[in-house]
Amino acid sequence: MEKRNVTLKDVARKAGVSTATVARVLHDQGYIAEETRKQVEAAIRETGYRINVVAQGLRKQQTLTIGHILHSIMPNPFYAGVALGVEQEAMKHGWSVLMINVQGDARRERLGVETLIQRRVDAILFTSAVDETNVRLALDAGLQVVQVQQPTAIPTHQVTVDNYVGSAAAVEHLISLGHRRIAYIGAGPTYVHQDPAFVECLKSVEGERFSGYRDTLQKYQIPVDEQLIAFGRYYTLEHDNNSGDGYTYTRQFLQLDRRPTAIFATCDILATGALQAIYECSLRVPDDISIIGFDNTYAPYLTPPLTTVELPMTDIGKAAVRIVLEQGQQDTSTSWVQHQVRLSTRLVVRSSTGVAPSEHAPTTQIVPTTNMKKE
Amino acid sequence: MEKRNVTLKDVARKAGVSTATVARVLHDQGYIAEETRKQVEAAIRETGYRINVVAQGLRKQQTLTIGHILHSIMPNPFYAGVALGVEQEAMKHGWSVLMINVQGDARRERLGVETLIQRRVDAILFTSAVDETNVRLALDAGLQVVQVQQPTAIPTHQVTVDNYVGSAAAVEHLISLGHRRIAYIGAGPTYVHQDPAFVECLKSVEGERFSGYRDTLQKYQIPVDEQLIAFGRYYTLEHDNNSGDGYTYTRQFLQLDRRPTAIFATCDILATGALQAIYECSLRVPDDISIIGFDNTYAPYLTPPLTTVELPMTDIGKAAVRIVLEQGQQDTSTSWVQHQVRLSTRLVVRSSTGVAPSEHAPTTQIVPTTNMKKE
DNA sequence: ATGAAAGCGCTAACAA
DNA sequence: TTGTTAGCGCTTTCAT
Repeated sequence: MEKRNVTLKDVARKAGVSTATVARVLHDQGYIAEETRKQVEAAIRETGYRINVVAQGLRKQQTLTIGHILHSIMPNPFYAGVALGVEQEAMKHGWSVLMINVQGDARRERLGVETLIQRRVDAILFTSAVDETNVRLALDAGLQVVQVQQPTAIPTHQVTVDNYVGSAAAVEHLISLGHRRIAYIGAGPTYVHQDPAFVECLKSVEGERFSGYRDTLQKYQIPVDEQLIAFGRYYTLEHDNNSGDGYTYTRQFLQLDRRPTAIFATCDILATGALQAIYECSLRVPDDISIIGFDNTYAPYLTPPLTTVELPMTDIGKAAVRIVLEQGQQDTSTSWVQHQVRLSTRLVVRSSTGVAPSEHAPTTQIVPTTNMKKE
Repeated sequence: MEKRNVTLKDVARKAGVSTATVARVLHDQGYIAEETRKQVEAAIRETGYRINVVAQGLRKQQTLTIGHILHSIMPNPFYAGVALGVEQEAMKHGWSVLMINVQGDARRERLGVETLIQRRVDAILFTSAVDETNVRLALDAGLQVVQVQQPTAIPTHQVTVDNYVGSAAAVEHLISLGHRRIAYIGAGPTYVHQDPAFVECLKSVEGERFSGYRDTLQKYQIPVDEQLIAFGRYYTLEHDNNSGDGYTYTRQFLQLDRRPTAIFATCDILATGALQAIYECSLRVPDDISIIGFDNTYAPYLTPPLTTVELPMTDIGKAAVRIVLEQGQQDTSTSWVQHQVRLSTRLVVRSSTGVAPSEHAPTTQIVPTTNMKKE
């Protein structure tokens, strides 16, 4: 059962040529007599030779491997989407990826970077880096770095999304349906530094989303009501129930004297909680209240199917990989430019948004009959 | 900017010792004078030396890398969960993983195996392999193989879940609530060979789930009604809307003369469609009809929160990795045994299941008012 | 058009 | 207790 792997040398011996010649055939480069090529190809086939990428990597000082550091592919499918894009694009070009889920923990992230350096990856992708020190670490090791979605202050290549425009589009959509009391549930910078699980809710992304909301209201002369704004967490990693703050805040909103006619949640996960709270109160979506989400992760699977702002998750991942590959082909003269890819969002209208209920309908206060959150 | 990586030799020179000595310090093995150790450690620190795992792999003929071939981490979070478990357990022990999403395509799967072989991974995990030929391929290359969740006929190590028991528990739960007309929506073997996207719905897993349903009904002398049984697909990969068959079949069920009082969907994704269909008909869950799912992926995020049969996704992944690691430490004498890890499910009761509506309540036929599936 | 050989960075057997 | 050295399998320069 001990089948030592076939090496170039074995093939060379079988074909009666040198290893150099076999290599030439293998990579189809340099001059090879048609005759010899045939021989070598036969030998390769017969021996079942498979190139040894490890040896190749050592020799060429290039592993054709990308490290991908991200929050976690579970439970937020956004990261899974990006990771999928990264893997598919890499695979397509003969590269591989080592993915590391850091769960918002800076220490794990650091360990991840160290691991990747030791494994001599050619580049590291950070999707929402936790600690900029770690980005620096990668950079100092001489690696290519691309920051995705939520870049730190450290300048590197970046792939981001226009959250501001997406957010504005969401709010405009609601306004166009006649809504004026539009509540906002986001993830707040306040919480960011207290709990590692919040990393993804950092300034830039959530900041843009909130600005888009605020500015759009103002653009239409709608007052920004603090009572209708809440910042919480998307989810926690402790238990796998729906532990985010969408549910709690929505219940609060529903008990307001004049409750909102629409809720904008900056993440589909938050919206899931909102839908649950509303259902408990026996209100209908969108008849009594409209909901709009962000990301288009859970959205298509919710009841009712959720209107949301779609992020091109896999494209984000693919774009990041493409930057890495382009740099590889670059002569060093242009290697100083920082690529800044910015992708746009898309409003996906489904069934959770509808025209605002008429202004004069009495808004009776809702008292939930049951608390459905078990377990 | 061209910082050639520091090597053992550099460290050795700086510390005034041989590379062998540095290696000894590095791995803390063999005899080292306390004095020398200090020197070497200082040199390592000063030079910022980082071990080169690529060279190590070549020399030791062991890469400490696991290849993981799976359907796709999107959109079914089950795979993301398994992949997460795999990565976390591997990382914990200093191993890395190369993950490959094959999207149900046997050709991609084959390419994946070839890639992994060329990269000289020490083991390959198949989570629901598409084509058993590919499993054979890995085996023939002398690699360790673990089949996860949905093993092919090829004997290898396996990590599976007791789907039968889980399914039976789900049905018993419904029966205990007074349900007797319990519909079933599963993924059928009929479809498996027609479309690569169905791979995950192969015989063993879905077979067990269906048997659990059938047997449990019979155990309670409840007739198995073919009108209440449907086989479809979880989802397709073409568009990212909720494209599975849960919605369609549920609408059919709801238009039956005597509609079911409960629906058992063998996958949370199917259940999402069911909930959407029911909402459209303005029925309440669980008051008018109960729903139970499988997997506990989307379940906590649905409205109402879904009762489901939980699969220990990350544990599945971790168990698979542990098998690989154990084999590594094994002397070859016992290396012939095939590990067969079987994990159990857990019924998670949430708010989508309740007592059956009274037998004599009139079941008027439902005519949906709107079709909410846009886009 | 082909071959010889050095060396990528590390480990481990053997020598000292 | 430490050093020397032969590879692991490949690429690539330089000869021929």
